Amino acid sequence: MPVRDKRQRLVAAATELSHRVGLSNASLATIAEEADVPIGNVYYYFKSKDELASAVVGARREEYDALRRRWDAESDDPVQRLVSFVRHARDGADLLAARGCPIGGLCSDLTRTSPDLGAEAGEIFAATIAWAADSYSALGHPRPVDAATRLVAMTQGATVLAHALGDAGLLRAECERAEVELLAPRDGG
Amino acid sequence: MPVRDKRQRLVAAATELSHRVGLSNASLATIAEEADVPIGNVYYYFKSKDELASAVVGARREEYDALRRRWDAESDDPVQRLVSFVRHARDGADLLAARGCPIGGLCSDLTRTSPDLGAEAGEIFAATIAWAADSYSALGHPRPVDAATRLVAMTQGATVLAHALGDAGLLRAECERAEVELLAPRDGG
DNA sequence: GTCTATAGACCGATAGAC
DNA sequence: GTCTATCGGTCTATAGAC
Repeated sequence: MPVRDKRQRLVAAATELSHRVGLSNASLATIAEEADVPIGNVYYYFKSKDELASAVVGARREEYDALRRRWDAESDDPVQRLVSFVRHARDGADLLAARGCPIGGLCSDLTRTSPDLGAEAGEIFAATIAWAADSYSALGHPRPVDAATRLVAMTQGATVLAHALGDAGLLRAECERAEVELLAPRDGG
Repeated sequence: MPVRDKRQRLVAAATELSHRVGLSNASLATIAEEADVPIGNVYYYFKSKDELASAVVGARREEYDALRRRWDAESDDPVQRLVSFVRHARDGADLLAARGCPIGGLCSDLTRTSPDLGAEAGEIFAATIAWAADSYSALGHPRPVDAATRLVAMTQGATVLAHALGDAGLLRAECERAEVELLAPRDGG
């Protein structure tokens, strides 16, 4: 299906550019060029830039859904699943420090131009928190949602600082500390 | 000095708009209108938009420098100073949830268009971490910079999530938890 | 110092030939 | 389905009247 292929390439290019320069800074011309699709042809696949943005959010959501399914498949142990989440941020620290979090960036970018799309992107965080809360719940944590929120907030905050300071080591250090804490928890952690 | 006044109004308007819609989404026309300064007059005070952006970074830096000086003046107790920092985020939770962190937004926005300005904005975070580290150091914390980084990362991460999920309560809850932890620390906290 | 007019480039989006 | 040509609008920045 050549149609699907071009559409897919456009979404992939827009997704990549949304991370590198932000969606509002990425023109349709640049996206089309990066996707190797004729410039004016974009409007055959998407009737507006917002519709392309919505496809980008969908692609990111599916990407992170797949990641969580993989972590679930790799281990039944709730602690190991949470460790997989933290290690993913650790392993991507260089890119995250260079460009920031792709989801966080998408949320703040889209919220400014289209509240609906911003909320749509926010659901990726909501799904991640809900997933982590399941693991904390299985561990018998008294407030699983709070603990999950804290874990996701930690990776987000460290990513923001690593990005702002251009210091991937900061993010790696925080992830490693979180991993240690997950493996040897104290009360209330 | 009417000159200083207009220049100051332009910087104030640009600073406010950088928080509300992002600096790259704020046109010079909009900024001038918000500052009640004739549109084309902007270039008398700033020779480029980047120079105006640099003034915005300077204004934010001075704003947060003044905040820390106030917290230092209000108490000699290191714990109380750190609590002041956390309470400031808690008190501004509604605005932070609606628009995100002004510094974090400035950093990610400017880094994308001008790495130099992005690094300049990043120094605001660096100064905040250094300030918090002084308090942790006074408390005899074994790794004051790590602890300070963690505290700032916590507020940033909670702000990102509160903004993405449109949930100011999330940020307030995290700040209150952090305050409790500051007032009744455990080992390694 | 102040302001208008506008250049020159780029944007999202559309019309219509093929 | 595919692609070109282009419209109307907005952007940063400049030239120059007052």
